[in-house]
Amino acid sequence: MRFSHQREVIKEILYATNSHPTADWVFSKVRMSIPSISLGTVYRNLKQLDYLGVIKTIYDGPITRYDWNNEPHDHFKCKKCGALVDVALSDSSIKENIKDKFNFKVDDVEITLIGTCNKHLKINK
Amino acid sequence: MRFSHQREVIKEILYATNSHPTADWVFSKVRMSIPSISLGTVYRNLKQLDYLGVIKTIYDGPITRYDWNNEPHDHFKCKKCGALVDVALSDSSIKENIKDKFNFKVDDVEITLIGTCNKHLKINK
DNA sequence: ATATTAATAGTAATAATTCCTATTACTATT
DNA sequence: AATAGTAATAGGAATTATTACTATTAATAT
Repeated sequence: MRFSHQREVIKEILYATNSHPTADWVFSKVRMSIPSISLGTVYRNLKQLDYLGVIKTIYDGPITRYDWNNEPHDHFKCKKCGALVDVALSDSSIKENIKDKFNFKVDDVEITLIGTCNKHLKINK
Repeated sequence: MRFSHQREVIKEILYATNSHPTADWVFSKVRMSIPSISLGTVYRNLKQLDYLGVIKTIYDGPITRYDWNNEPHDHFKCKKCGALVDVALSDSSIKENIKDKFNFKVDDVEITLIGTCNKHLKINK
């Protein structure tokens, strides 16, 4: 795969946010520095970056998002505001336990916590 | 909400399969008994059945599927054939453990196992 | 039985994503 | 440095999934 300025910019934009943006959001951002870029190029490169393991595609219900954080981690989804936040299950043995419970060959365990984020709580812990 | 023959048939079709069908699959099935039904009716009723808690909408990557099994359970996704299979994490304390680990108010823990299903193994356990 | 009005069929509209093709621009080789 | 080969892009058309709109149909209360 040869060098592409567009792909570099898309990658930089993703790595500069924790907000798990959609393709459209990335598109509007890249346009600021490359006004001529097309949405197809954004989609194509996001797919390639995912294929390269540089980013990770995440499916937030029916919404497709992109995450620079390609380390194994999980997500917390807020029912109220829709925010999707990275979380780390400190005890990774949880996943190993789950893996062992099945006859299937389990490579990965994806966990999403659903709830309400601190923003909506009157009193924080 | 008043009675609708269409909704009843949609419900029966869902309850007769374990395959987590898409709206389109349901549409093609209902057509066999109600040829005049429209796709919009299928979508509307699937949404209502979900709202009533009679079925559950599940997001399998970018694909929206419907599941009659509204009991808490999780899924196994096969990388090879794309099959999505219901699984029960027998030890429900796993989820409680996870809930306790976070400051957020966690209502639910969704777990998806990713791997290869038995169909593709030369020798089964 | 009839009136009321929610639900439907059929179609148009929207949104997200992929596909297609002529043009552009990397890169290896002179 | 110029050129040839070809991968990547821009722009737009096409596709797919889903929702919205509206005239008609049918469930239910009276």
